[in-house]
Amino acid sequence: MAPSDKETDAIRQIKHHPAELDSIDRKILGALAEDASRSYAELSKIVHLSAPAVHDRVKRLKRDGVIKGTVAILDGCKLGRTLLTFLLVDTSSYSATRKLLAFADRPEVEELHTVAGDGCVFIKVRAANTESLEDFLMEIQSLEGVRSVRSYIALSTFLERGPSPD
Amino acid sequence: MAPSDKETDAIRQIKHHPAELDSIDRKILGALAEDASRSYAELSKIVHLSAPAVHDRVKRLKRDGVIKGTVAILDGCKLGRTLLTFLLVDTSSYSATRKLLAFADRPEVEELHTVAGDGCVFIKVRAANTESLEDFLMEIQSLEGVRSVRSYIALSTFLERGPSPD
DNA sequence: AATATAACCGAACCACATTCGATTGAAAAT
DNA sequence: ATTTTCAATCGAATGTGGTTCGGTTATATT
Repeated sequence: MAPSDKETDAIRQIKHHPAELDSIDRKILGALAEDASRSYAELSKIVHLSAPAVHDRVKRLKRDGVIKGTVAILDGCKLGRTLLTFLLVDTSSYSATRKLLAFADRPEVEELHTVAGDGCVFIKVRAANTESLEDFLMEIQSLEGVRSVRSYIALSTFLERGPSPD
Repeated sequence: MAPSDKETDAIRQIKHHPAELDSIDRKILGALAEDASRSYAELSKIVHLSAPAVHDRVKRLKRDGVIKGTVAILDGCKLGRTLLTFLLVDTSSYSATRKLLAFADRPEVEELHTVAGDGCVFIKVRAANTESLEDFLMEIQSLEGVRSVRSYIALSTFLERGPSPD
């Protein structure tokens, strides 16, 4: 094996394992991100390929982690969660931030990120009603090291989805 | 049919059609919200019911709209979207708000809500990089009637999911 | 030119979703 | 109290669709 082959192999590893997505892959991803219950027969019509070919591609996309999984989307209101709110929590210490991260296992919390900017932690909360939101807010505000909490209550939702391949 | 029967029928319509969720329903919903690819056999073990019984319940939950659908979750980074940002846009007119709602069909926009509080429109954006975010921001800031845009760039994401039945 | 590899196809297979008929239990009507 | 009705469940049978397989083509490499 010539020395240059080592380089080609390395490139192949990088080029092959991490997903290089062509337009067909993106079409499949878009279709499944919209509705994961579509059959391979249906997908095969969209991309003009056979069902096994689509199957191979989906398998590869899952193996490479481009498709992280499939989930059922539930109706928050029908579950009794009528109030969507975004919280921007300004913390003064790292220990306070850490305490906030523990709120990730609350059922009403849907997203939790640390952010740059004047707020430190960003939380998406879907509470049952204003009362339970108030309870939640009180709990956060009473934490040691929490400077301020700004709440943005959602009035209407026009779009809510995951990452798109387009 | 006695006059009182009309009332019972009305009550039945309300009690039966809109979902009244028992603990088994919630377990099923939780399992599917986490991983919608679970088989009915698997679900039947979780809730100690037969597969057809679980099937009936899932069918009912879909019919009632508690389960809105199933979607594939994609990896934003592997799609080339590395920068998650939350925007709070303060508008001075309704026409400006309407113009912002049109951004719902941009591929990098994942959520779009109107909110109460000082900001008017809330946008979750997953852009390829800082450059494309800047382009996006410029476009919004240059809209007639947009007073200010506050950006919160996500550093780390600790939780990101949909409504939970718990 | 020869070889290896990846992507694709049609056909066969098999697992799982779905349907069916029967049974139970609980509530409503007589 | 007895009968009727209805919803929920089950085991067994069915059928669609996911999955595997062997063979073919096209491309890239030696």
